[in-house]
This record gives sequence, C-alpha cells and structure tokens, in this order.
Amino acid sequence: MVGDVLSKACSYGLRAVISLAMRQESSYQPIRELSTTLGISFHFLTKILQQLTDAGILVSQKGPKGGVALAVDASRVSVYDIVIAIDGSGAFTACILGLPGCGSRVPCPLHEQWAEERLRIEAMMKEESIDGLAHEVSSRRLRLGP
Amino acid sequence: MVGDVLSKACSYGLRAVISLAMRQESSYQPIRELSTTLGISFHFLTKILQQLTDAGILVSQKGPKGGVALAVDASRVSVYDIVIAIDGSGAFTACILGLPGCGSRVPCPLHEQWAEERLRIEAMMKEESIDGLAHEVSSRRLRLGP
DNA sequence: CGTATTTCGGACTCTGTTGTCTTAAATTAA
DNA sequence: TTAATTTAAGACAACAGAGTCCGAAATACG
Repeated sequence: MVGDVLSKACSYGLRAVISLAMRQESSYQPIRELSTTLGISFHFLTKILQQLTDAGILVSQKGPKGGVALAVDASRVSVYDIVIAIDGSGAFTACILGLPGCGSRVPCPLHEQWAEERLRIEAMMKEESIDGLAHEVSSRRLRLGP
Repeated sequence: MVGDVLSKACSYGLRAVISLAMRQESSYQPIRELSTTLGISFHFLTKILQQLTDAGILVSQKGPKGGVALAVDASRVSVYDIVIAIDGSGAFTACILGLPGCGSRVPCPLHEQWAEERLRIEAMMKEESIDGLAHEVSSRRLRLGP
C-alpha cells in the first residue's frame, strides 16, 4: 500500500544513518547501541548497515572500540543515496500496475500520471540530506525511535 | 520500494475493473475470461473481485451466463475507490519511516515532506476515473495485460 | 599471548502475501 | 429433475521480506 514506498530495511537504515549524523564524537558507534536506541533488532540492523558499508556510505571497525561511522560528510549523503544502496537501483522504475516492460512506448493507462509522482518523490529524496534531517531532529526534538 | 505503492491484489483489481469498463455488452463477464485476458491467476482474481463485490463496486451472478459487472457507472468509480476497497482505508496514512504514531504532533523528520507527496498521490487517484482510463486504453490502444 | 569485544557471514525460522486446489451453493437450460 | 456452469468459501502450498541465531574473523587491551 501507499506508505510501503520504503522497505523496512531501508527505513531502518535511514534512521540509523540519521542517528549517526547526530553523533558528536568522532569515534565509531557500536551497532548494538544504535539498535537499542532505535528499537531495531540488532542482527537485522547489522546486515542492513553492512550494505551501507559495502556501498561506501559507512565505514566499520571490528573489535573493542569498533562500530560504524559515516564514511563521508553527512551533508553529502541524501535520502536517495540510502534508498538506492538498500532497495537497489530499480527502486524508482517500477510500473504502478506491475506490468512488465511498461514504458513510454507501450505504457499502462496510469504510466504518465505515476511517472510524474515518482519523479517528485525521487527529487524530494535527492533534496533531503542526512545532515539536514539530523539537524531537524536535534533542533525540533523529532522522533527516530519508539 | 517505490513502485510497490499498490499491492498486487490491488493492481490486479484495477486492471480487471478497467477491463470491465471497456466492455460493450451489458451482460456479466465470467471471471475466467478476465483472468485469461489479463494473465492473472483465476482463483486469485476471484477473491479480489469478491472484495470489490462486497464493497458494492461490482455485482456478481452465479451459474451459466454469470460473472461480474460494474455495479455503478464507470465514471463514478475512481482509482482511489478501488485502492481503498482492496488495500484498506489505512493505505494512505502510513509513516514513510514506519514509526508508529508518527503524526503532526510527534513527527518523524520526513513527515511533512512525505505527507505532501502522499496527498498528491491521493488526489491523483481520486481524479482518475475508471471510465477515463478505460477510454484511454481504447483510444490509445494501451496495455492492461501481458 | 590470551581474552573480551565487535563486525562479518551464513543458515535458519517466522510471517504475511501470493497463488493453487477442492468443495459447496446458486443459477440456467434442456 | 438433471446436468452444466459459474461464483463463494476455505484449506493449503509457495514465496519473499523480516527477523533470529551461531560461529568465524578481526582488533584492542591487559
């Protein structure tokens, strides 16, 4: 349904990355800490953050004092980057009626209408930086967890 | 991911209803015909169309010469009506980060941005009538099946 | 070196959606 | 009435996403 635009893995990843961006210290943050703060299963979150590490968005460190940290400045990471890293590059190309090969040549009857909305969503996600969201959460005391 | 805004059940239902609206004859159309034309599993489509019958969007008739038909004029049925009937009334209210109780009082950092997009999608789906889409498919020879 | 800590990697279970199958009930027509 | 056709209803299987669990590898520290 509308609202399932992001997989759970993706929304978990987003919340974790925003959380990391809010962190003052420059040290690594253990995934266990993140998982308890955000109320997300530790092992599940571990896998998701591994994907972000593979994608070059995070860096990780094993052992004591280990954990994860942002690999680049939070102002240079967008919501879009996280979505692509976790849900894959096909996340913004699917037909709303699920017709295979629906495109501008042989479109479904909702193709143009949906393409417009999808482009707006894509633009919005490219616009929103992790840094900006982290500041919003700090200043307006918004929620990231339960 | 983006593109999974509608469940498969919902997109199947939409395609079937548009197909019904394109029909010239005023008789019932057997679900079996619809399922073969659209390339959808017969039994699965049967269940979905039952939901639309329960919702008062279709009428059904058992036995020979039976099948389903639109209960009201196609111009008075919108895409939104179908989505609500199949995916439920909560289809347009979920938080994009999956936070329970995310609302204007205690929002997630993407609440306002997503609310805007969601409202646009809702408006688009209310705007698009089954009748209009059916005519589009006829005149522009668009696809509803594989 | 040895131990504790932490990510990495794989295998596994659980759950909701999708899809299949079988039987019952209703309706038409001979 | 009987037979054929079609939806209704429910049980069941297959699949994917979500979540759990266990051991291996790396690292810091005594």
